[in-house]
Amino acid sequence: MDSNKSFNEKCYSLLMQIPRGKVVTYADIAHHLGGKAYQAVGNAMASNPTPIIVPCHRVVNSNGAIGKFALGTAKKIALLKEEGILIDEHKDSAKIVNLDKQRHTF
DNA sequence: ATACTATGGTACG
DNA sequence: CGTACCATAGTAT
Repeated sequence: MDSNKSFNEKCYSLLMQIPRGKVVTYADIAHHLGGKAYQAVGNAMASNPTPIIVPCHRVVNSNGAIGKFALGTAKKIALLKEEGILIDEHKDSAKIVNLDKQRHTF
C-alpha cells in the first residue's frame, strides 16, 4: 500500500519529538498512530536501526514499569535518571515515579 | 500463514 | 500491591 512509512518509521518520528526529561508510554505512541498497536511500537524499537538517535529509552510502560532496552534495561534506567526522570528503584525492579506528571504530550 | 513480541487490562490473593 | 492469564496489533520469516 502506499504505506509511505511503515508503522515502525512513524514510531521513530514520534520518539524524536520527545524532549529530555519526559517519557511516553507505548499506548500513548500507539494511540497517536491511530490504534492499539502497543506491541508494534515496542517491536519497532527492537528493529530500531539507530537506538541513540531515537530516544527509545524515554518510552516506558503505562503501568510505570521501565520495560526493556536494546542496550540493557539497567542502561535505560540510568539514562532516565540522568535526564531528571524520577525512578522508584526496588530490589531488582524499577518503575517511573509520577508517570502521569512526566508523561509527554504530543 | 505462523510465531514472537520492549504491552495493556482485568482478575485473584 | 504483586502475580497470572488473556486479548490485541504489527513485523519478520
